[in-house]
Amino acid sequence: MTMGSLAKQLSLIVGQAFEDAGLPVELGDVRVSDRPDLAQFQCNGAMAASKIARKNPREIANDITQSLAENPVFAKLEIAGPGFINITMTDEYIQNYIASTMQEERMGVAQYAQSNQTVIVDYVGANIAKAMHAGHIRPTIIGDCVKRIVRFAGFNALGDVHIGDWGLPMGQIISEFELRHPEWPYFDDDFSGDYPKDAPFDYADLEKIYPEASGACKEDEARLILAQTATAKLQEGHKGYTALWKHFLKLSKDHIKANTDAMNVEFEIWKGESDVNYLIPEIAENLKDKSVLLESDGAYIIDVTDKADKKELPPLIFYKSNGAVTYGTTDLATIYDRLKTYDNIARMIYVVDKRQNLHFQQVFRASEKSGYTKDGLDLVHIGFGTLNGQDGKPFKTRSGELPRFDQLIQDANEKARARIDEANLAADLSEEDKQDIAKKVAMAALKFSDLSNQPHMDYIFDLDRMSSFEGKTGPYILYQAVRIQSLLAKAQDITKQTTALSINNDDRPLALLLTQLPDVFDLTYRSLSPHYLCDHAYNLAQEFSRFYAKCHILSEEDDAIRNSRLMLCQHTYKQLDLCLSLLGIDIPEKM
RNA sequence: GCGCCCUUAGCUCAACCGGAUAGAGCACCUGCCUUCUAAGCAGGGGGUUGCAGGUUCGAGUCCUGCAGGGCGCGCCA
Repeated sequence: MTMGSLAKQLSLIVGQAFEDAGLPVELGDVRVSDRPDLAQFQCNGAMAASKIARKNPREIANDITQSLAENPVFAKLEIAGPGFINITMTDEYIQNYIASTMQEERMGVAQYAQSNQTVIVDYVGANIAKAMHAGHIRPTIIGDCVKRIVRFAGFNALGDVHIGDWGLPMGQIISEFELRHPEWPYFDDDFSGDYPKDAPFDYADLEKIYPEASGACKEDEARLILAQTATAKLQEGHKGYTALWKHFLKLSKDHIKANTDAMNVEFEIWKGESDVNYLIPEIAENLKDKSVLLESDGAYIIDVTDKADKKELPPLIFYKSNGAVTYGTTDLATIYDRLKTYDNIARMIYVVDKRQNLHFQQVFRASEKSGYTKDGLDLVHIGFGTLNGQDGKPFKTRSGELPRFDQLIQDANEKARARIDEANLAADLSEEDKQDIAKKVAMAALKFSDLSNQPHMDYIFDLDRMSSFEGKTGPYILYQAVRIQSLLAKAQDITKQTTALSINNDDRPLALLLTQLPDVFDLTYRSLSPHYLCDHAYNLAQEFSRFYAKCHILSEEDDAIRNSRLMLCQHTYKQLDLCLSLLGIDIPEKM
């Protein structure tokens, strides 16, 4: 049984007072004060109540505070302005709250899942034969973080890399190889032996040939038809093409895995669009029977409009007129496949560029029409913002080359590595340890700078800012965490008395911050916006740093005070560690 | 043409169901390493929240209109 945040507990108490006064309970909602100089918490319900009760809000506030005044948990209750109820708690109450919640594994954070529900998070969206670039950073970071948040909320969260391995680009590459190497067995329809085990090309060849093939198709319609035909033949199961395509798949998966590994991002599911190909005919039959799938201009479509719509929604194209499928088809089939494969799926969350919003509306609508969502399946698209250049305009793949994903990570690592020498703090460590620290610091910088903005906002690509170490950054938070670790390690030799926490003016702000975690997580989970969590971690780090600068901890002579402060350090570390782990950030031992 | 998103300090961004004096970081200025890690701390300057109306006791937040920017709209993914 979790206790909820301190503000939630107060809401119960104050809500009761409102109810006793014949007013709605919700009006007793208590939140952290906007004016910490005046109070710790505030309740704004009296203003809203004045309409219902037809009474002066200050009068209502007065009634409420009078009935609350008997409760010894309140150190101070004041009415301000038009009717704000300002609340300050006794230190004892805060201490008790911290003592009881901080011992818990979840530190007061609620469980959100009911029995064993599964949530699939679909992110990264890398494609075959296209090197991962700067544009993949966001979905990788956000998707991984969302998965961790959903998992901590209590769900069985599974990440699906969902590779783009089945569309026209496949036909473009296949036809390009066929033009260049017609002698390869993949193109000999009479070939009956075993195709080569290893690809006659490597990943570098592949990522070079794709843009060339794609470019050729743009210029020459006949060339495009070749590619389209090859795509359709692959999707129909052409043996040689399939063997060739498997080489692309293998090389591309290795590439993607190397990149995501470098970011410490994992996937439970390594599927792609192609994995549902075998299901498409049965889905098509089924949907035709239900009159969901309709013939139109030689293609087969699903009409996804609804009478209540105010805008036009184009249909989802299931089969193109040449018989090939689209990514709408495979996305729909993937939902079908997942529902068959996993029990008790509550949600699928797609972390994909917001420009795909219309596409997901179509797919989600088509799922409804197909009856896939009737058991309460919740389909969500987290559309993250566009990557812009320093001029504020979108980075364009054609003209300006996007920086490569691996290059970016390497640059960030090198920058962090240089900083270690500069700071001269880890001089006694081995080169290997320094590399490890650099990697953690670099990841903290990249991830935190990305996650601390709202996902849907466009953002400007600026490596210097993304990998800076000072101020509101990941490394700053790591630094505070490392300082606490260092303190706690030294403290072990000193004493291990169990003393009660006793807070005072110097550490009260830190203690109060610790009580906010359940609400911060709640907000983060409900909005699936990690930036609230980032904010909290930063506030904790900053508040700790103030406390650290102001107070003696190990050097404090009074045992009771020293132990209390050490305990606060311990709680702070535990909470920072949780927040950072939810953000996908590891804490080094030194820095 | 239709639809979606954005506009907050010089720059990059926050602001939970509408709450009090709109907050951070960077950059700039001033202090602080003889207490435990200065990747730090304390302090300062910097705002008509794009514009105009409206709703409300109260609007950066909700509604309407306008301006500027971005994006998307049947067989690319």
